[in-house]
Amino acid sequence: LDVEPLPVHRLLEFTRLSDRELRAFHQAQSHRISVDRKKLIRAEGDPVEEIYFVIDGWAASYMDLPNGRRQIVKVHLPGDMMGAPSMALERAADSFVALTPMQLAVFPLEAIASLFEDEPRLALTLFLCAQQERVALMDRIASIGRTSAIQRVAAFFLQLHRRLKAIDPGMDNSFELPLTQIELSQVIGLTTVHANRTLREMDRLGIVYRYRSKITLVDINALSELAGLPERRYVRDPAWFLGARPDTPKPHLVKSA
Amino acid sequence: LDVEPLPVHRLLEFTRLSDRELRAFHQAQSHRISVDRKKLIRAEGDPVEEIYFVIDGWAASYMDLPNGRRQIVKVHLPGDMMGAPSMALERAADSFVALTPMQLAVFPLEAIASLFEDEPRLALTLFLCAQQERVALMDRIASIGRTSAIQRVAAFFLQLHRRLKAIDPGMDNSFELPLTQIELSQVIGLTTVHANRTLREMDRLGIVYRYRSKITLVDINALSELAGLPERRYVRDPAWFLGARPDTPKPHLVKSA
DNA sequence: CGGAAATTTGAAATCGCTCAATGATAGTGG
DNA sequence: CCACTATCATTGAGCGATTTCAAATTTCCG
Repeated sequence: LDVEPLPVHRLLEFTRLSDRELRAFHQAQSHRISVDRKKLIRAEGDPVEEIYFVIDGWAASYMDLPNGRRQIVKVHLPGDMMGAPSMALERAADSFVALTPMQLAVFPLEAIASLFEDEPRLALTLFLCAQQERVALMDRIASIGRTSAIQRVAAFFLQLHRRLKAIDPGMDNSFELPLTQIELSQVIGLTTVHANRTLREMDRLGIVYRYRSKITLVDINALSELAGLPERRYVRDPAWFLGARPDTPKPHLVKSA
Repeated sequence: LDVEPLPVHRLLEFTRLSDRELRAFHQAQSHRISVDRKKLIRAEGDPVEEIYFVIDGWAASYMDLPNGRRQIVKVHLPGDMMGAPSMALERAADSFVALTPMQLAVFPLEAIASLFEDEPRLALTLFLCAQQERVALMDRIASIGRTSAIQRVAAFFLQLHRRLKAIDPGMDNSFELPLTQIELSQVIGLTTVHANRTLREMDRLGIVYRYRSKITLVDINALSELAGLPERRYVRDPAWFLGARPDTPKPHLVKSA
């Protein structure tokens, strides 16, 4: 049915999951969908029946305000769970648009709920992922609320770079950014015009280089200095995490032990 | 040991929990602490070993930036879980300060993890609470990123009012706000001076009335109009939620059925 | 190639910030 | 209970960052 496994690196960040747990996660997906660039995946206000796992491609989650302005709340990359916040809501809080062609796995809410009954360690992992996302949102609030335009851009680029490196550790200091400056400005809470001026300023200072949609972080140190981001070390097998259950080891593994 | 029950109204927002589930939650707390006003409960960078449940009083969660500015990330009220985002971290992302004298229940992380093993419906409820908080953070990002000073203040007051009313439905349109204007400005991402001017402007417009630390929302309609907040209806017993287990009904309840 | 969308630039207006000072309030110790 | 002091609220004036409006350019996409 689904040959291609899901990119679950984020689920394995906190602890190792057993084959059974990973299988349970895979079996929770109901189907997969491909989405064209610029296509709306879900709109604000839609009833919430499922969440999405990003297999491939980028998406933006955004909210439109009554004053006509738009805030992009998160940029989703492969390995991200998308849409979970609205699980608590009758109607979705945010819309999703594909920034590139995408491949998504769809998880019905019942399936997620079942995981809480059957796979407590997986449930706890999902819980920690949600907390991790809260930290990211808190950092963004601090960035938008208390830093200048250039600092926000620096922070955004650095964090993207960090996340992309978590996906592909072999990555260098440049990456394709499938966001227009309009969208970038909606991420960092500035006008398009000012986002543009800020980017040009960064060009001029020689800390980023842009060509087409490719961003090169020329001077990562200067960028880090500017952004002033705290480092966030995630827990790894903390003492309090639920222990792996010894159950049903595979015969051939027992033999080789 | 603990006579006084915890104000769990937020846990019961999504579904009814059984006596057993509630008891399990109560038993997960290790002890209680009282905190004086202005006292630091936990500092950014501290190792994370426990989370807190607010029984009584207000607290602020904030992050200090390298540029010396401070962002208040959340104002905690009775019934809120405090500190959960940092569960995913080696070291706490935010600090907590008591805005009033407080009463807290302390939950060791092991105890929370155990709940995931023993009480899946409770675990799912905690998961939904985390998602609910994510929505709140997303709304704040939109507010700070895309609205004017006066709109931010209006949104902040309205949401506080909403939350206080959830605690005490009999409340009228006024409440004690134990925040200085300095702190208010740190919530909404403005300077103290500008926060003050904005408040005075709202006075002048006759939409809020202030006396000492008491805030009266004189014209809630005008305020709502200004803030332009989306309404957020939380799910209630959605079809996908884990069903209550029929187990161990109390004898006397069976009799009366 | 043509049209639409995105980027870039300029000029002027505004909102919010900084600096600085004054007045008001509340908490503290006597 | 009062005086004292630190903190908080308020105000003014000037500045600066960001916005707004408008108009080129350039790039992207069909």
